[in-house]
Amino acid sequence: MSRMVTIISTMETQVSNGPSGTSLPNGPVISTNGATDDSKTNLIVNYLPQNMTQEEFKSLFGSIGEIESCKLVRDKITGQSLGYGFVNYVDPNDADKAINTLNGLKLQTKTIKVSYARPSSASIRDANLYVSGLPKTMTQKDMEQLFSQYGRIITSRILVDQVTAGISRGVGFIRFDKRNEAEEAIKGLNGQKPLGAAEPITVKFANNPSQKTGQALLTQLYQTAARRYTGPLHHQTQRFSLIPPFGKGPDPNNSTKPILDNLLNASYGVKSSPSLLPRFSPITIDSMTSLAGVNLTGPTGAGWCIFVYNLSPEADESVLWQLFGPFGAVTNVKVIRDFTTNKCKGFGFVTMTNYDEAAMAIASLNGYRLGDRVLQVSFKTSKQHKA
DNA sequence: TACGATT
Repeated sequence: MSRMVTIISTMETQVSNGPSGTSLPNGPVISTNGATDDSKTNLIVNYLPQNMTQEEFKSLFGSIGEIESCKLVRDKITGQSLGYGFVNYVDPNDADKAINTLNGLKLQTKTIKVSYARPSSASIRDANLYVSGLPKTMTQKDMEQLFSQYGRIITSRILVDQVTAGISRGVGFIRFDKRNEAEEAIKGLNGQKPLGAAEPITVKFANNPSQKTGQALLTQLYQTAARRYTGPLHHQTQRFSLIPPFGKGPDPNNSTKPILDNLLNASYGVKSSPSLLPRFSPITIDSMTSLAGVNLTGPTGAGWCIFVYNLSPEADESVLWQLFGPFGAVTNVKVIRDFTTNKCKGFGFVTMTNYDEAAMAIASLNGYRLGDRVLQVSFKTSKQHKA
């Protein structure tokens, strides 16, 4: 029912860690009691797009290496994604690779976070605090400094005004590693004035976000629908920041307020890198159809297959996720490689669920310069290209 | 230079 309850149930499905372990070369750590130690293979992924499915989630992380198990965490009642999930790889090296290549990946309006999952434990439940009345001048670092005396901070965030983009709302979140640390912080800081502050702050446990009112659910549905139209336009300004090195920016604790966060992220998209907008032109759907050449284009299986040409020999799947993910639901990416050299043969394919998002991705990415190459992007045709 | 499928 509540978000935290779902976390608990999810984490209980993860194999618990044994008291001691033996590291096998290139394999799982087996403890003396037979349990596996997932600490080097099990990842938590935060800030996933609301509409990402379990299948897309698995496809994205499966492109890195063999997955032992993965789970997109959903609300028990509504089935809606809670915006995070777990991936447990077979090989610790793949877990490391996933962090290095997928952390900071921009998918639609979100920047995903990929990190090692903490071991499952009841003591890490309900450790998220809501803080209000903060001085507007207080930064995230300031806030962390204030709270860090009570324990290890996992995430922190100060909410900012959407319009003025950057002005603190005096409200923030602090997630501690342990619930008892959060309790101590409440005792120590609730009703207290930070040094130099005029007003006392309020510190309490954060609400569980899935305890939504009917109205809130309707609002969320509306947001989801609206994003299908406005989202890709916002993405235009973001796509130039997609190219490696992948973003390792601040880590907004946006899991607690998905609706607000969508708005916040959308506004970020609009304001970012306005000078890097150059070559998008609003090609219409009709002209896109002719761009595809013939009527061989169509939803093949589940989605629209896109042909991407002029990839470098070093291109890999993560590049395609980087490029196309911001435009909408991507279900599959594939880099075609030479069987013997394992180098990319210069092209690949991307499958996207929705036509309008696929069309927008093509319109935006065809002609896009990736390194020293200019990509050619179109709907896949069923026959070999002729002249 | 151009449309896979080594799961």
